[in-house]
Amino acid sequence: MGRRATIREVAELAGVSVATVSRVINGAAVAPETAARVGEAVAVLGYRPNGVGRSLKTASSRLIGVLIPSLANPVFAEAVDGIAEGVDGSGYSLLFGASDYRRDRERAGIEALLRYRVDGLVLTVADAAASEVLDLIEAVEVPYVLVYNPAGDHRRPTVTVDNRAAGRAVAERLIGLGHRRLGMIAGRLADSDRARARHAGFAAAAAEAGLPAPTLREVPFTAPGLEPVLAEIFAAPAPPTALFCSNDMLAIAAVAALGALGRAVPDDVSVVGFDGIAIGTLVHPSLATVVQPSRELGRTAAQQLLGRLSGEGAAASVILPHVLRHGKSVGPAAKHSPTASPASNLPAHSLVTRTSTP
Amino acid sequence: MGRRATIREVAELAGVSVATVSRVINGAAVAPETAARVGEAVAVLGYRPNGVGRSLKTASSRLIGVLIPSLANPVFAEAVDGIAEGVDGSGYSLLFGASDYRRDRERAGIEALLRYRVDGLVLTVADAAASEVLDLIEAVEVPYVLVYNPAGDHRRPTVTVDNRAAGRAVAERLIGLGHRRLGMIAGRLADSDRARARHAGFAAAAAEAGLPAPTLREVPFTAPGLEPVLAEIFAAPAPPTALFCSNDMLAIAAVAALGALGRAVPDDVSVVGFDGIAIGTLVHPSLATVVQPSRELGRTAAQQLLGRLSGEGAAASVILPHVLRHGKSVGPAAKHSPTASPASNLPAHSLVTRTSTP
DNA sequence: GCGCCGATTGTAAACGATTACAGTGTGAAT
DNA sequence: ATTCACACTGTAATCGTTTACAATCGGCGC
Repeated sequence: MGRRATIREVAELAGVSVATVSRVINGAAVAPETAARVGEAVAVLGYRPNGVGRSLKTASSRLIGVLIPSLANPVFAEAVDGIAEGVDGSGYSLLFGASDYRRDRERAGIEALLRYRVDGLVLTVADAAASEVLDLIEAVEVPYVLVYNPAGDHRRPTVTVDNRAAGRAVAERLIGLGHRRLGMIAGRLADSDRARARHAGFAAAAAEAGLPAPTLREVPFTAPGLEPVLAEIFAAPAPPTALFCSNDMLAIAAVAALGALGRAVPDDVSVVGFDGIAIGTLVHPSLATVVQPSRELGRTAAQQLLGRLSGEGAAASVILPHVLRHGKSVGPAAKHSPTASPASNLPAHSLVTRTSTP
Repeated sequence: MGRRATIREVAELAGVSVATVSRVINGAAVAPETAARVGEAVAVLGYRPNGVGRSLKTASSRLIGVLIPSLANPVFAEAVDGIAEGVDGSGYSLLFGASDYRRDRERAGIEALLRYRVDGLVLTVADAAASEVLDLIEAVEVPYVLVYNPAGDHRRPTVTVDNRAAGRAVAERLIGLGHRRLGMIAGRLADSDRARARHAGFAAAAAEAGLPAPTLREVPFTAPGLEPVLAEIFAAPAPPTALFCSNDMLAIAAVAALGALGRAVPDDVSVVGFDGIAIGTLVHPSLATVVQPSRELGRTAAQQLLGRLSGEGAAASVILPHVLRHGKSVGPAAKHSPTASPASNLPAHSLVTRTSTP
């Protein structure tokens, strides 16, 4: 890395003191003629103020840390794009980290961000209500705003949609179409408070309609083979006729796996996703899902944080509207609900399928 | 932001000098007993070394700048994920910027990254052979590695696939299927050297086969309405029977737009994309495309850069293998090449509604 | 007993900026 | 002429580290 000009060299060349150069750079009052001389020196030397020196003195890094599970899921990529958009023009830059859905990496990522003395953080954590990293962040008093994590009794500022209401809406819609046996698959609930909220709403609506608790299966986030899981679900005596997936990636994989298993979507099974990623409208059949405004979620979170950083009180939680997107992956419950196969046919392991406990 | 303990306070509490604390932190030789006392003080105070102070003194930020067009295209999101993976455990963090495919924002993004004195850069630029920002980066002598940008006569280190050969392979395949009139749509060629390379290979193969030069249409990167563009292409006297799109997002949009125009894919028109984003296998018809190993591209670029930063000579260019993915979006050229508008024969919706084929 | 060595620790000067505070010079008011 | 306000600029301390260099100490060989 080549030596860069320092403020001292600029000062020397312009024949002024470093203080004056600093003032010119930062737009403080200086005589126009002096400013011109300094400007010239800056241009000649290709001087670029050293942000590190500045940060050290001002105790402000002008850095915002971003920590999300993974960029491989478009819903997060879009949010980060939105954060970048929201931060644009503010003079802040984004320091990025991914947790890969793992709590230990979440912790490590935060440690790294804190080392750089980020001025604030935008992040999605496994569980906002019981989060070691959030406790840490609060202990060091770095302002932060959550994205996607549901707003709960924890009084933590978050920008999200109403996950619970959305889960409820999904169930109500399916029930309205005549479905009576509902199922849900989700990433590990222990590591996703949003999936829990979606499930809670979903199950609550089912209960209110007098239906049995929806079958619930948890799968790893980076699901390799969904087929065995689905095979198991549908080998059960009274399999669901509609499946709610805690995110679109899962839903799309589920539709594919169901196809491979010989189940038609939506004729045999309806499938609903969550997130509203762009691809959902392009897959076949098009995916019914809950659309959250991801880019806007990110942008809003960034703006909230920026507001907080410029001293406008605490950042507030914001609930943005979600919308149910109709898609060809849901249909009415089959008139002839596929009767359960004789119990003797069932492989024993099908019994491990768990049901939810609200 | 709460006051954090400094090395001085730790030193005081442990009853040693700051030099000793620094040595403990950085693993230099100190008496075990002293180290223990310091460690305790660190724990008690919750001390976390200030990276800004460290960077200033050591003239190394341990930051790697990443600049890509947009996270909205999964191909870049995946690459960034790969970069994060490649950097993991190295002690470096990622400073992120997006150019939105615009040269001015490219420039602004780089300026911001340089301000933080990044130790190195991984980036995708509009045109590696004639790039103002690369000239700038070279002027300030910050090590960098390009991703996706084709390796050309410019001697700039880049990690990519052989775009030209891939373009050629696409043409050869289409020609092998009997296609004689080829077309291509691409983002603005002036702002994408990779699209140019793909086109060059594509056109070269067509020429060698004695075919007329493929129709070429450029569209904005964030294409809102492809329909008018495609309508125009297919209103021409002898429209192409196969369309090569410079990336998958475009290809997927093209398939949708063609459907809306009453052209069946692949029966009326074959469509091939580029990138191999995951969604391609899920859309209907599944997308034929050139698959590039995006995550690996990113990871490799990061590793190259890291190698360069730890002083192992200059980073080299790396060409990773691409593969042609078969997909249902290409088929043999229609025996009866459709000359007149077939739209009158078929209701448009019959072409877009398909049942799944497991 | 002396000098020297190695191990350990301390002192203080950077790194590149910002910013109180002090200094200078000008013109206007008296 | 003297004073004062004001506009402008300079001096120097400071932010939190790292690290060259110096200092201290106990022990060891002679």
